[in-house]
Amino acid sequence: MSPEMSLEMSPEMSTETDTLPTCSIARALDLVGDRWALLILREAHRGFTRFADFREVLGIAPNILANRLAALVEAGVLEKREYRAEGERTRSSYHLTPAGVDLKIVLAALQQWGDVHVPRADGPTVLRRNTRTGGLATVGFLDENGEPVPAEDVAFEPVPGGPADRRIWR
Amino acid sequence: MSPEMSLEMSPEMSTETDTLPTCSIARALDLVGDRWALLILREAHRGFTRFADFREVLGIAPNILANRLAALVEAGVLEKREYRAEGERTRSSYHLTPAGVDLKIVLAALQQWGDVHVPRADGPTVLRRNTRTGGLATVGFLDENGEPVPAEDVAFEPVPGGPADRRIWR
DNA sequence: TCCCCTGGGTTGCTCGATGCAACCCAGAAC
DNA sequence: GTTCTGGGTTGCATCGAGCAACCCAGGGGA
Repeated sequence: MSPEMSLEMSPEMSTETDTLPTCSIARALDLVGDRWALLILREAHRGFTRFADFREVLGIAPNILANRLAALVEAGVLEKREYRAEGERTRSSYHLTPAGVDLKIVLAALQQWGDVHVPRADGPTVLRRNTRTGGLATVGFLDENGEPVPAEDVAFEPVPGGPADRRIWR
Repeated sequence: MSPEMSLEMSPEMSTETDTLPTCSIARALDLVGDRWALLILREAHRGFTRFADFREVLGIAPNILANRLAALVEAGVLEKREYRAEGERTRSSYHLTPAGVDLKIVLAALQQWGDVHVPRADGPTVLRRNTRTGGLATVGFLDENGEPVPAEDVAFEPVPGGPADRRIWR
């Protein structure tokens, strides 16, 4: 969540602020908003780093995978590294950047929603574990003091005088 | 977050549990995982309900909008209602179901990520306001007691004996 | 030396989805 | 009975996903 993360923004993306979508949800979706991108990032959070692993576990076509990985690297959420196992040649691997790590909460929120609203009969297959206490974690709203806030008390509020008032703003 | 929400699941979706993707993130993405769906839902959370409003504010082609709205109704996150303003004929409107309302936390998490990692020079345009206290709300992890949990302490953990072990599970 | 294996891709083709433009239809107002 | 407005449908061009096949580099074994 560090503000200096913006240094990792995609370099070809214009620095002119008004060429970006006004809504931060739209900007986020421009980078990670397709099905494969989020599934790849889910696997990255599970610890996968190699092309062949992503391909096997997701059943994704190699050209699509190459395309998505390159886009995610460009978006600054994955980092391509070379590695070499002993007696092997150098290979490529893909690791989460801090921006990618910060997507954990987005994935967790989606997962929590899916578990509740599109359940399987055999229950959740992946849990969100608090590794410090051993308990389970949920995604929720917090106020400035770290106190939980009921979702129904939270409203999206356009900044007064901002551009989010009744025009095409995507 | 009520469990009886599963009654609102898409009726054409098979009840056979093994035809659904194993991962709840994938199941969630099957319903709301394309760019337009999430942007439509964002507008629904801002209070928009009418076809023409969605169309105008998003700049979306009408056939795509009709397609997406129908899919979201079928997915159980929007509900189509007829309404009639006085002196007008009946019209259609689209309202969030409880499942749709529960997506607020997903949209908020995406928005928060976008504000941090793809910022605009003029700052956020939409805030998450705690309507009870007037403060701002953030999205975070909570433990069973409602205490905040640092994101780095939360890990995705496959259920032991579950299907999430090293095969194609999408 | 030659061949094979493995990881990490690229190339070609097909086909469904997306986007735009144009058109349609119902009912109320004039 | 014509117009206006909301809520769509239809036709066509294009784009991207998916699958299959192929490629290429380096290391290991015969």
